[in-house]
Amino acid sequence: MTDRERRQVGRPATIEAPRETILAHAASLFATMGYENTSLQDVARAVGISKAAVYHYFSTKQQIYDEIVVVMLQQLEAFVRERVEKAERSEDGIRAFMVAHATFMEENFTEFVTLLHGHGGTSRVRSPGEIAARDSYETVLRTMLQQAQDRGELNIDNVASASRAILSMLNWMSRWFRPDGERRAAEFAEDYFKLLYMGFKRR
Amino acid sequence: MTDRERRQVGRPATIEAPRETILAHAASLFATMGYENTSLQDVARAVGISKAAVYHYFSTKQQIYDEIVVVMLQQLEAFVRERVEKAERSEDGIRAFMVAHATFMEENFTEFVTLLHGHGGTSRVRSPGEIAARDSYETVLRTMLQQAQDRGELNIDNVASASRAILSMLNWMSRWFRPDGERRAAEFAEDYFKLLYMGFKRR
DNA sequence: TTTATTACCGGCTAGCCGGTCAATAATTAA
DNA sequence: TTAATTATTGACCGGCTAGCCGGTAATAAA
Repeated sequence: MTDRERRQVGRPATIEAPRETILAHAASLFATMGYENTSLQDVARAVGISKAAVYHYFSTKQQIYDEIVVVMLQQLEAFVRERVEKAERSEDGIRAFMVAHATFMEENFTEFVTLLHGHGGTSRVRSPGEIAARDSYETVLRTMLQQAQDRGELNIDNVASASRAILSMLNWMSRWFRPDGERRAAEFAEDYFKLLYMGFKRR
Repeated sequence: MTDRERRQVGRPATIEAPRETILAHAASLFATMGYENTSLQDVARAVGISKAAVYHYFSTKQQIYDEIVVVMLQQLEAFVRERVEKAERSEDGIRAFMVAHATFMEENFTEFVTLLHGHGGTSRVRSPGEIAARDSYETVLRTMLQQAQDRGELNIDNVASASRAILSMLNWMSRWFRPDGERRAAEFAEDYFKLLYMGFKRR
């Protein structure tokens, strides 16, 4: 083994799509260990590069987190919008929203958990980009519910409350759902929809 | 100023109910900053004692967290059980459960947030006591729903799903609810109940 | 061929954190 | 009065972390 091989410095371990690779590994670690319990050393080790290399692509740890969140929110909205627009009846639109949200969550599980439960505590500062992306996404559901009510197609007298209820059920899924379990996330979403659509009341 | 006054060591700042005081301040900090971003120095400063004094009453940081969680879960169950048992009709029981849960959350907000969102990440080790307390609490709701269905008083064909749905909505409240806002948590819980009871479907 | 740029590395540092400990003061028991 | 117990402190330690820096190798541009 030559000295050059042993003390390799410079450009030995170039990986392709470094930013995306780093983000994916970071999301996985953030999701399981939590943001605060994940060091950039951990991230670097998972990717197979040095910590300094991580800093070559990102300037702070927070920036890595923010990028995961915003990218996920934007992809989520695009994914859901596409499926919602195909629906004709109001109830199909709502069902499509719930199923699409759950499906996306399952397909991007670690990033999604990072998005919702990455940090502990409530005082996290949300970046402007994150706030905008969140609002934009929630508006998709809210306008759908409002239209259904305005057209008299569904019985939704409290749109804000219904919207919150739907998102709450879906968001909390990321707390107990396990991708390696028997049932798909979409199935649980279907159950939730049926529940909300039919109601408890006996007829 | 004598030397004795300046370098006071020993027993100068005794507080009453030290354990409870420490737990309350710790819960408040855990809830806002997150468990990992709260140092025991922070806790000690909030209480007005030294960090070493905290270690006189608790042996690890984790122990403080665990105690907050278990105590809250037990008090929650007692609080909710008392109110649920008064209900006669099945739907009143469910409504009582939801309203009581929300009310308890509001009255013990910081501890509750700590319970649900204190840690980041999913790999937190739940203590045996916490698991038992959680199971016990969820059983209250599940048996209530099962009875309503068995007696044919309500239309709940998927008890597991309905139980998850209810707890999801209530648990997620601790993410967006603010105790200093206009509406009480119980009002939101009432809205949710109405939604689940009536359903979206037009009649 | 020289120069500039990009991709990476090892090593460092200032600072914080959980936890320990010996010392001291107040309180209680003997 | 004395001894034991309990409450509390400041000082300290080992370990870890985010971020920085000086340097090096490969590539691209001039």
